[in-house]
Amino acid sequence: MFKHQTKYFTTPIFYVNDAPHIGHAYTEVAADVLVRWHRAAGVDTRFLTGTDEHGQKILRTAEANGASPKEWVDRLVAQEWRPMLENLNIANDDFIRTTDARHEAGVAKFLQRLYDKGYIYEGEFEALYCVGCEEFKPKSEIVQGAAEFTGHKVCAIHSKPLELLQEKNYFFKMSAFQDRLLELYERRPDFIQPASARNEVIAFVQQDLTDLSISRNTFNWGVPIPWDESHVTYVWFDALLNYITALEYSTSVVGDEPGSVALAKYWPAVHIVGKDILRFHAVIWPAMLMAAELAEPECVFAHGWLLVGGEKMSKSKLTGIAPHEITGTFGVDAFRYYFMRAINFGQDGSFSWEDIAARYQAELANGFGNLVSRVLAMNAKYFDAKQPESGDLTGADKQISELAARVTSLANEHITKYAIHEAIAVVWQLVDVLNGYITEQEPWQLAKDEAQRVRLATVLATATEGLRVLAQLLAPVIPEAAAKLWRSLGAVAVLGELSEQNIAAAGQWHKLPAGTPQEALPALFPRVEMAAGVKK
RNA sequence: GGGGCGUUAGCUCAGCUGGUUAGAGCAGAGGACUCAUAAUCCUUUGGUCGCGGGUUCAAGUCCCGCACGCCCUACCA
Repeated sequence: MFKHQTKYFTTPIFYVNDAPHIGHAYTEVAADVLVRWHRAAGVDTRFLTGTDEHGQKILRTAEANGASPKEWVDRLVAQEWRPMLENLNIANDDFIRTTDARHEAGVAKFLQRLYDKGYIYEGEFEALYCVGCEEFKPKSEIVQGAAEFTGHKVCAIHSKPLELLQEKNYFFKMSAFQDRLLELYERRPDFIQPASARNEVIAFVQQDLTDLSISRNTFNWGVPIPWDESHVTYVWFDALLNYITALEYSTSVVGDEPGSVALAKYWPAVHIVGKDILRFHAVIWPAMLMAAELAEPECVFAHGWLLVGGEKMSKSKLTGIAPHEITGTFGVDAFRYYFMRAINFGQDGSFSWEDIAARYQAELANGFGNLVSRVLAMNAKYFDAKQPESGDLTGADKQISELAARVTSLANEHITKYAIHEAIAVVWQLVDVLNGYITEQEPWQLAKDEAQRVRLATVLATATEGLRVLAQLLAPVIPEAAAKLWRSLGAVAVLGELSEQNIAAAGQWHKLPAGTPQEALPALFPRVEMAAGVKK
């Protein structure tokens, strides 16, 4: 089921100048769910995220705020980005900053290597440059300015005047890798996922690649080019390298150089990215790795956009939403659950306050939360808050245990294909069926007849085992609620910490010994007054 | 201009290599029950599968064209 011994997941590093919004949070949560699941399946899994801190745009905003660039990025990392990860319960192993010494050393080493191999050359470059985009603009994105910018050429995205830059630049010979890239896409159909993303990339690469300008010399906030310190590295070229510099690339084994084993152990990675930056990850990055004779990524998975009112969420249209707006109302687990469940991972998905409110109530509060409440309440009422001792299983009971096993197997299978939404949907079958099972078995009726004592115990033992399975299977998605449930079931004492459980074996039955004391548990997903959220 | 993706019940979406009366969840309607977060369970209303052709014994599911939406890319200028 999980074939790899090790797994390395990454998300893009955040451009610190941006304000965190639910798009960033979505990427992190998705990667985090995959990571937690793989870890729980016994795979040695590494999870990296971090921040992208170089470039002219950051330099300028720092200056505008009267700070040095380093002071500025330090502040944003500490006040915006790390808190976002903490708030979302992201369990990353590492947090790399492109201003880290280990990163800058790795970038320098990588550049020197490509230079020595002849993949970098000096050239002249003259083009219109947009500071906002951090890039030279293709003609398609250059438009005539309006209003105060009439007569100027402006960027189609930022509507601000472009600057004509003439530079001596260093170029990366990306064009040399066109055939090898196409061969890679052909040989490994899963390299770019989903298939729609793969199609786009192939079409793009078939149209001929141009070499990439990878240095700037008009400002100095960046990683110096090792052989020409009057230049700094282009921010994207710098940023992509974080995926290996975090694995101690600067001291690792490449060719015949001795060093760290982190790279050898974890590389190549599964890159989870938004589809807007797919090309950087599926074209430029593999070409860079080929040039350096490093393995290409295991996979580049492009997820979709969050649509608000049918349009891509954006700050400029005031549809940008900060994660804490949602977590503040519904909680972190609900945030994680909602985006993972409601959106097909890999496709665009609609977000609305009405939708999250409806799903919170129907699925988390009434479905799962209430299931937990009713089972624990009956255990407390009829069995003194202890795990009941199961008698012989009837057909109905066996259906539950069999479903638990089947659901465990299917969910794990879906995760290996990164189909997070499918995995959750499958697990949720157990939630729904358990609610039906309890209603049909009517334990409250059994309780009225002393002769049915064993049957009552069997029903509640079965339902409680079901909760135990759910705690394990849902732990990657809703870690806080799952941990509370695990503790409440008394499972910590008899089975150990939830994080130590093997998720691939969650479906095994009769794990909770009879008599295990349980603890009362307040509602996991209490009803939320929607008014405030819906009006928003 | 070239290309990609999408268009299925009020809403959000499933429908793999074409094959029984097109599905789910939510919302709506009716009923049952009381362990539980006025929760749960059962039943049920609801669709010309964007439009028009074609292939086939048979098409939501393949082919062609068109419309609309989003995206990538190019160019005229």
